[in-house]
Amino acid sequence: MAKELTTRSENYSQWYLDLVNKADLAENSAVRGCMVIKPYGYAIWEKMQAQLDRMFKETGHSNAYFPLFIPKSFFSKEAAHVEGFAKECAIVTHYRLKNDPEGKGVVVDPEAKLEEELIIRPTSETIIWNTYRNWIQSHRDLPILINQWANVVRWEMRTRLFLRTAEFLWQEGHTAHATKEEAIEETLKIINLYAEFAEQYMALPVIQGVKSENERFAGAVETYCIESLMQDGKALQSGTSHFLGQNFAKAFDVTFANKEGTLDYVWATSWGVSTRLMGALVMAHSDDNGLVLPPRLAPIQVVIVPIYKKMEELARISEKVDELIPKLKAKGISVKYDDNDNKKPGWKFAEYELKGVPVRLAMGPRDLDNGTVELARRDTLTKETVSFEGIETVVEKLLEEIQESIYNKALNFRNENIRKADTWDEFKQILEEKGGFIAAHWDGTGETEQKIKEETKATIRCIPIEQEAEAGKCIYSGKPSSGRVLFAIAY
RNA sequence: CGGGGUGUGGCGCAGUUGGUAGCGCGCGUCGUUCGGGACGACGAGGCCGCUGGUUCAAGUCCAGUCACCCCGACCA
Repeated sequence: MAKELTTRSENYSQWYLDLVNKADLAENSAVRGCMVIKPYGYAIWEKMQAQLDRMFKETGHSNAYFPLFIPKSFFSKEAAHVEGFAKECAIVTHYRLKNDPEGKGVVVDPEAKLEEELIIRPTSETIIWNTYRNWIQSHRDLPILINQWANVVRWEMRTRLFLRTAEFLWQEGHTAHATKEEAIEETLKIINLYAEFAEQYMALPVIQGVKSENERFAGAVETYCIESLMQDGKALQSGTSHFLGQNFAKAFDVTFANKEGTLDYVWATSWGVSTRLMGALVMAHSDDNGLVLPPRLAPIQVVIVPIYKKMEELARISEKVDELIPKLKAKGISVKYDDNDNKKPGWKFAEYELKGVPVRLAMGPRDLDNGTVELARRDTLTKETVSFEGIETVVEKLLEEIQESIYNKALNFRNENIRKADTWDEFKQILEEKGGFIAAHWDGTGETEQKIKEETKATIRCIPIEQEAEAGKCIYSGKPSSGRVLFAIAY
């Protein structure tokens, strides 16, 4: 057992870190807080990207690219925005190095100080709205529906691979609209798109909701989000879509002539998901044997392992496998035939389980004689011997079944972990003993939310969009409330 | 920024009262193996994070310094 994982029950957090490392997803780099995303991890991210990109384009968005650097002055234009990001910005002050006059290495050349410092983007609203000013004169220039795939930097005090890193990869959509209604519609369209992606592709059930004022994006009028639940009962914000009102248009003086011929400020949205989704994917489905990947995002969906003693046996197996591979590929299934002679089958079985490959086929002399193949599924760790003839159809169906099955498993877990609390004691007890989401009444004030956070570490994850109005009393203050909100301890 | 911890072959670690570095994994070659992480033989690989001090002698003692990791507060 070369690669032993910490178990989830032993130490969930260590299990996560072990898994990210040992499944070759990512590792810490020479730069504090920044990760190296390794080829296998990046392959998963690329599958996410490809699908999201397709979905953005289907909904009318185009990709573009804006600079990594933002002039410092741009940040002071939107008060709430600067307030939110100022304390975690990396700043470029110089543009040149020189040989150290003292002799060793290089030093920053003091002569090369920038007139105005550049901020490495923590998010791009400012530079984009500064650009939009030049692009928009008339309602005929609207809407602008742009997305960019980029890296951003937020100098976090404490980082964790994928979940929170100083630099991360993401996409950020920035749209401009002529009317408030249209911008709100866009915000909702995207949060729905994110939910669909999470559920259909990541097999991750999410709750759509609205953020409380405390949790709202810096500069937004309203923040919509998708919230998911990890196996340890903590919540993870998995994507956000912001209705920015006219805040950025006003800050950057972006106006347009409307149909009536009068000048008005442009309405804005912005939205994003990041490599944090990788963390969500790992934590939502995986087990003590390693990753469990949903087939739709698995870089390798099927691995074929030959079992043989002599090279001539391998040749006979390879011959059969060579018949099968084109049939699987024709169905759009990604397949790897691991005929590496340096590793034994047992080693390969363990390795591909660790890497979360959804389906494994093993074929040995016994199978050659019987016209069979061993079929194993990663999510349930079960295996059976089935007929080789027509296996491609069986695999195709099985992949769909696995996709659905891990979604349902996660959904059941999530649903079992949404609990109602009607008193403060009950609230604290659930939080301490069970975790998960707690649906409770709240008086709607930031003060109450803050106090609850101070006393329990739980925050309002969202005010769910789909829920029935229900009169009640705030669990903390006892003041009247018109509906429940979801609390949880979050990542 | 608080609290804890760690820096020794690629990775994980050991190293006693100071005496000039060892184990496991991995790696290379050869042979036997191969249906759940194989075994044997031989072999390669280390300024012991960095700086200074004590000493005949420092991985080990002292002082300083740097870095990273984990836990918290802050945050996608």
